[in-house]
Amino acid sequence: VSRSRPATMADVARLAGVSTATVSRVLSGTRAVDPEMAERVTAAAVRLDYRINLLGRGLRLTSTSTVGLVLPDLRNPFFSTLGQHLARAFADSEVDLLLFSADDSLATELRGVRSFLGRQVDALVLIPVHEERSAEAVALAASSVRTVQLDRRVPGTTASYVGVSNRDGIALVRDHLTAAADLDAQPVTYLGAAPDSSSAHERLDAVRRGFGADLDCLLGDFSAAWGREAAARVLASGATRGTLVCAADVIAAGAVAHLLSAGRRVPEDFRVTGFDGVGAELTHPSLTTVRQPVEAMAEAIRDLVVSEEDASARWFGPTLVVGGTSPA
Amino acid sequence: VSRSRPATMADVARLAGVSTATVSRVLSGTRAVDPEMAERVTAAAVRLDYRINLLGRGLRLTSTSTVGLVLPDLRNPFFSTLGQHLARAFADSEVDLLLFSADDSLATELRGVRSFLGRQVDALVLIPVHEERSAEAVALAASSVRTVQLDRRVPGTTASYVGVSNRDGIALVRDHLTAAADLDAQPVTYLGAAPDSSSAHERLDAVRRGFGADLDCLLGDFSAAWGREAAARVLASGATRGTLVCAADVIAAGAVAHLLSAGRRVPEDFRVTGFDGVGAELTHPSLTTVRQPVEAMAEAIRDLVVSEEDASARWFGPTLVVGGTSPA
DNA sequence: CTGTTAGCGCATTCAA
DNA sequence: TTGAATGCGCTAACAG
Repeated sequence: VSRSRPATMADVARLAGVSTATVSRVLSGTRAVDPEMAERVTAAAVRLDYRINLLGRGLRLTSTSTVGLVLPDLRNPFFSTLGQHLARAFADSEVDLLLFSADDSLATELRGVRSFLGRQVDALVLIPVHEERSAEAVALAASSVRTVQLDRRVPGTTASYVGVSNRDGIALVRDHLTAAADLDAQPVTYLGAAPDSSSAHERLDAVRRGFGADLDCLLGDFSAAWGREAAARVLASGATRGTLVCAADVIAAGAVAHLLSAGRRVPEDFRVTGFDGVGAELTHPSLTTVRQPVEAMAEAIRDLVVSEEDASARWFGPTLVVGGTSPA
Repeated sequence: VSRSRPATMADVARLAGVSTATVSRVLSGTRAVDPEMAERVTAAAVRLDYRINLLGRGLRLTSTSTVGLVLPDLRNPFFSTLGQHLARAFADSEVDLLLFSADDSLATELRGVRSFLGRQVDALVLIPVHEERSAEAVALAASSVRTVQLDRRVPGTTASYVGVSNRDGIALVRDHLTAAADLDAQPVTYLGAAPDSSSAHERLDAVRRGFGADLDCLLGDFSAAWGREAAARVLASGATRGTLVCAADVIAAGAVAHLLSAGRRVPEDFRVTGFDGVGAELTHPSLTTVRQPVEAMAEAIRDLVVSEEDASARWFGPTLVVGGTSPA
């Protein structure tokens, strides 16, 4: 492993017997160059194992052809799925997508935004950690570069937004459940997340609107552990049957797992629904859930990022996926 | 949203009435500065909303205080868990961890390595896509910066490696299964992944050594969909009972889901074991699995990255987690 | 303790 | 078409 000083354009120019300007033109292909010279330059570049220094390039140009994505937590399968689709959406383009995990911390999120801004990214995609307290990070980003909020948003910012209509998603769940059976016989409990993020907030509002303001709501976080605990609380209250509307698939999966381990039947005793549409194939019974069109959302982000348009908000329509945790 | 030209150190220096060198010293805190001047500088920086340009800084210095992580696929929960723990391990340090998803493509993986190298990262962490065909990417990385392979490795490269002992992990599974019951009555099938990655390769070798070379092996990929299909094939062969040793938790979860949907009992008819130790709380019965010490592995990576030591390989010891998919 | 100077690597003027 | 010169923003030597 030889770690000698990396070759620069000046080295290549010297070996090829040309100027650095010519090397730059050959390697970037921006301008016509004499074929014979071009040949000499590329040969010299290969021989010296030349690799461009993007710091120098980025410093000289305005653009770095880079987009940063700051997300709250990679372990949340919905976020990692979003990240994966976004990466794929950018795979064919010239721009590199770089990711940074905020580890569910506001301070780390802000650090990630600062880091990307310092690296002169062309655009920033943010899944804000908190509906209100991420305002500083979002505002900072939006004041410097094209910024798009994904899935979650901070109200009052000028940044664009791409997400799903949570109200429509919950309505799909409600219509499905009411069509299939009598909700009075299987009373509804909402297993949600504390309204720290806009998605948790909107889903909570939507279930209150859709199922009645006096709906039983248990609020925790987006995790399977919370799903298990919430289901345990439902059973502890004495319920022997019911309908558990969950704010996320991970919550629903945890809830189902606990119900089954407690000897309850799903969907006979308890019906359960999820939200997001990720990882439905992992469990049995498979989850009835609201699928978000993540691929289309990722492409919308990509288009928004390269466009020159003003900030805009776009809500995608979710679809219902009927699984084995609710009556067919 | 004012997008005027960002302030530079020269702007701050002008407003504060000092030289750029003083601004640099104040803002980076590298040298003692007259308190009164420092005050003027910070005030000017705040007033101009100054933010450092890391491209200029990185170009001037040798180091960028950045580590890149290139991983094959974010949707694989083991990789995203690894990424999350790595992010957390770096959260307290001065260096930023940036992620890049190769989308399971060799070309994209190489692009990610090139991109990070061009950005002058101080170190690179790689989870190679392919045991042989990622050799170019790993070699390129290792020839330029401190490089650590994680979880998967490419034999013959000089880069360091951090992973788990797959042989020990499979041995834990075998000992557990043989201690609990008669394997002849519940014949073993291995639901594995094609040996494209070192982890898939090593686990396949380990089960052949541990359970006999004539063991039935079904090889696909690391996905729940494959787990479902493989379980379907086992049932199609006429088996009514058996032991399914899986190469990953996602495979095991898919297999269990299919078995249950086909009316088989787990663990009475079929026992199932996983590998990795991620997402065991998502399913019922909970998975019996081999847990990888991801937190310790992430810290080892961090220490390896900042150290000046030569390349080294480190295998961590896995532990068995007994769940509900195998006899207690 | 502070300012001046120089240069990291690159792409683009401007002249030839 | 090509080369020489310039400057992107920053920090480190050096001299004061």
